[in-house]
Amino acid sequence: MDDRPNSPRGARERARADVMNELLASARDRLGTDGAANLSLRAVARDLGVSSSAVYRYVESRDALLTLLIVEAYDAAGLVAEEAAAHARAAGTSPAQTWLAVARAVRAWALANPHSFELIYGTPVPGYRAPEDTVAAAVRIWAVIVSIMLEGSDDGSLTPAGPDFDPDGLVTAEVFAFAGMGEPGAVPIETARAVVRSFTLFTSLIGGLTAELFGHLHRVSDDFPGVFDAVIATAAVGVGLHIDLLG
Amino acid sequence: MDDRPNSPRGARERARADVMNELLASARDRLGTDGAANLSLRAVARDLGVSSSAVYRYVESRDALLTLLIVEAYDAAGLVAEEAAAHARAAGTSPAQTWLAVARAVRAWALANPHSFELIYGTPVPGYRAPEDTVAAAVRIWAVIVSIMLEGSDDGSLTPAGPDFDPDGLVTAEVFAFAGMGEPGAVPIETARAVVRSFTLFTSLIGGLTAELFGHLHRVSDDFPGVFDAVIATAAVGVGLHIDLLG
DNA sequence: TGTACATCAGTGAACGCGCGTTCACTGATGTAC
DNA sequence: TGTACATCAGTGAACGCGCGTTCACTGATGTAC
Repeated sequence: MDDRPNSPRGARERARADVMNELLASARDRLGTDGAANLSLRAVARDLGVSSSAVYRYVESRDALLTLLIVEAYDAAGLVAEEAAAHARAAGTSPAQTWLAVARAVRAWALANPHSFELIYGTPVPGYRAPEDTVAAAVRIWAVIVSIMLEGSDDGSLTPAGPDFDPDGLVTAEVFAFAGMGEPGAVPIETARAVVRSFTLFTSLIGGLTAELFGHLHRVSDDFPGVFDAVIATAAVGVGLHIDLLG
Repeated sequence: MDDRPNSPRGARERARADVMNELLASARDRLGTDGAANLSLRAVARDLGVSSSAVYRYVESRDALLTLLIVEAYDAAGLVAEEAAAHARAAGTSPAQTWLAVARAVRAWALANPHSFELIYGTPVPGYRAPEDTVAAAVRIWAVIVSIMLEGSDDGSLTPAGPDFDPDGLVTAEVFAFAGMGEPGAVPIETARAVVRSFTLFTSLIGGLTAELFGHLHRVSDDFPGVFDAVIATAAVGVGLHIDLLG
């Protein structure tokens, strides 16, 4: 980036970065009040106390701003998951308890940033097509989940009780490559099943948070943390992770 | 409604109902192209070939139209679930296979009506607050799920392998009343657990469909029906329903 | 069966609003000599 | 250190657009006698 690594950044450069951060912060706030579909550059400009055209110095278009926010959100969720997993592993917990810790951490992030959660896991913004830039960030949380599954597979704590299914063709070769497992044909069938089962963890996490954040548990439960834990732990049984909720 | 039950409906009355249906159909189409957050009365009027003000003869406001569409969508999803359950029971299938049939039916409906699915299970429309009218329709799918759980509980086919959790306070009294089970205190603890476990079924269904429809399995799988079945069946193990995918 | 009146579907203009994006511009900050 | 020039952040007016909702109205359809 900078040819002169030891030189202090120019004041202009720093100011630019500051404004960019304020802009993203305003945009994040706007997401909250107006929703992603109604994110407006003019509203962001007003919040910054700046003319609407000034925003174009920082951002190419409304869609480009959306992309920035989406990448930011994926990265934040992914980071939270990675940190929770690292922390749990450092404490020597089982893969099952590590997964509970990850799920709880992502939930805490989603509750603190509901509109970032919506942006990435809610209804796609109509007319917006996510560019490739978002993939690397979106994939982080998958990596955490798969690593927990493979860890359980390795240490023998993963004891799925079924159902039996044929994993052939359910997962793309791209995923096996991403997980560093080589060609799909060369992967043991139980490992392939473990990868498919990881979808259930992802699904119960997204489904549980969607249900809570989008109001589907309204009138059904008042103890959201308790229900969340029960849902995550119950779904995890199916993949062979036995979470202890009472211990 | 009509004081003269045997009289033919007036032509005006029929015409009105026809236009109302066209209006709702246009609005449903618009959901698809513009998204719920951008649903526009003017666009619907244009599609109908009518002036924008004419729509107000049929619908009080934009939000009222949204409410109609939401109730319609909940009812459609609920009906599909009810019919699938009834059909499976008539054929004498186990609760586990009944649940698979219900989940598949709801998936088929969601794929055929993705924007109705988004409307009810995606990001809530910003600024819109659902009135009480939607509750009765929203509850139908829950009723189906709970009935399957209780059926499995009764016929002994429900064999949850854990995790243990304390169901106290996780479910509101309203739900027990709704399920015809009386006061929460009077419900056996295993029944209470079964109700909590039903959340996992709901969650895996919504999460699985969200993942598929909102593109989170893009690049991860090409065989969506296969992954869906695996996810539903794997999560169901956790509640004690053993779905046979290979039979 | 015919007529007078009430009902109601639909029109078109208007209100005040917000949007994304472009463009020629001003004036401050940085850079090269 | 001073000066001339280049860079760039930010302005404000303008473009063409779409929105929800109201209102006074026209004209067709239905109802009562």
